Amino acid sequence: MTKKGEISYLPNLAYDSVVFGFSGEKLKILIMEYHNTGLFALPGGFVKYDEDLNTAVKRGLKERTGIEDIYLEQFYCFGDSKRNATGEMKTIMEANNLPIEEENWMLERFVSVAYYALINYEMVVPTPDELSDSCEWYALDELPPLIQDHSIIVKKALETLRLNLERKLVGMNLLPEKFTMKELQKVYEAILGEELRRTTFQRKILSLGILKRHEKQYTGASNKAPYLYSFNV
Amino acid sequence: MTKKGEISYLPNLAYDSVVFGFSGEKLKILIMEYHNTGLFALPGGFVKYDEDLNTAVKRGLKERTGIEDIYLEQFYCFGDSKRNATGEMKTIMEANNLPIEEENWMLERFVSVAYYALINYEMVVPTPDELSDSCEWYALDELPPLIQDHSIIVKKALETLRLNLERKLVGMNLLPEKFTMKELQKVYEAILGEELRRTTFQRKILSLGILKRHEKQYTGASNKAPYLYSFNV
DNA sequence: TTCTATTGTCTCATATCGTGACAATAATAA
DNA sequence: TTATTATTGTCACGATATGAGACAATAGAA
Repeated sequence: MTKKGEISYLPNLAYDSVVFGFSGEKLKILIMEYHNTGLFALPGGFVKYDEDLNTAVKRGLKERTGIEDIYLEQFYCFGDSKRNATGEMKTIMEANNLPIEEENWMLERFVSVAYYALINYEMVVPTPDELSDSCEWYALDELPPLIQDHSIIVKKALETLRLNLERKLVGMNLLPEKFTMKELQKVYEAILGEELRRTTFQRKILSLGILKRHEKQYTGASNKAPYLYSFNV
Repeated sequence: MTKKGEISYLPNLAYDSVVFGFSGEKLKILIMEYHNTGLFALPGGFVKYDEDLNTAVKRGLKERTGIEDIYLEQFYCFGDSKRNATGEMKTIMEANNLPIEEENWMLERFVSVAYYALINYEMVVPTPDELSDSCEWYALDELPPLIQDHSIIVKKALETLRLNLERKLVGMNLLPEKFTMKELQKVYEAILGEELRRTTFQRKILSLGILKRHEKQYTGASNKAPYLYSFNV
């Protein structure tokens, strides 16, 4: 049992989260920047001794995003013995004037359980923690270099999201309640990283029978107005 | 850092493994039975302080099966805080005359990373560990009741295996080097839990172009002899 | 030689997917 | 009012994949 401040956490165990949001054009994720270091990392945290792992992740994500009920998928546990022995954490502690004893718990080995989250981009208020001065959206193709094995974690998160795209209701969690067919298609294209054919996509999605059609959306553009849809679940 | 005997392990972290083998008819998994308790569990173990998680699982599985290079897939990390607070471990320790202090490490909370393995049924020599008097194959539909959340782990392992069936070369790891089309079909049927159409299955598998055809297999049966195949990878 | 069970392959109807065409629209311009 | 333009909803056609049955080619036994 490891003491950190007043609370006891499970030792040597952490979680990291890849929080996906969709800006309307690009898929983005939340990245933290640590004070005075130029070091970037995924939002993560620790598990209290009497806390479920899933609960811990939800708790941490609520602090970073302000959202209570977040769609979460655990996708891998990273357990290489040297994965966080890369020196960056020492730099971060120095920059934050934290004491660096040889046995400081933050410098120990950590096994990390990785989750990805899907959230409605507009509903998020990115909030840094004590060690960081920012928590911001970055497009997947414009990520800064990340500490430790976090780039690998992001890569695996995206791979898993792609594999799950057909089996889970991904669009529902990245879009607002009502959306147009084009918006849904943009989400699929951003995740798959390839363009899709409009007619094929529309036919396929509609044939699933999971969409409910609503009123039209008049945007002021001089062309036919698209229908709005919502998920029927 | 937790001392167990002479060696130091990561505290509060374990792994459990669902080892699949194919008997020719049914899908089976390895189950351990603890001394004098009638309690059954998945093979599992702990991670040394300086050991990669994947290495630890390979090491443990080599001890249970005798096989060096095992096909492994990590599929979930089980982290509920009460998952191993079910009292069974205390019974096992009493039956083995181990001291039960209040703070015994075996009774603490454990987060467990679960793996499934695919192995050639015939090559395994199931070997119990110190706490168990057997390590044996059980058909999936004839499993004994398992301790803690191990039944849930098995269920999730099978679900994952089914999902991975099309994307990974599952058959290669459950069958001997050479096999008939019928044997391969039986593997697929055992995993999916449903019967498949012979002609459709054969056409589909052959169209993948991953099989190499060898000589015929004459078994003495009074009918056309099937070809033997091997994976082309 | 005949018979039986199994295997390899083919055919045909059906379903699904890639591709393009086209009419219906919402606002603007004439 | 009437063209114009960009976008959307839907259909049509061929190509490809899948479900389901048919049938000839065996290997051994009767």
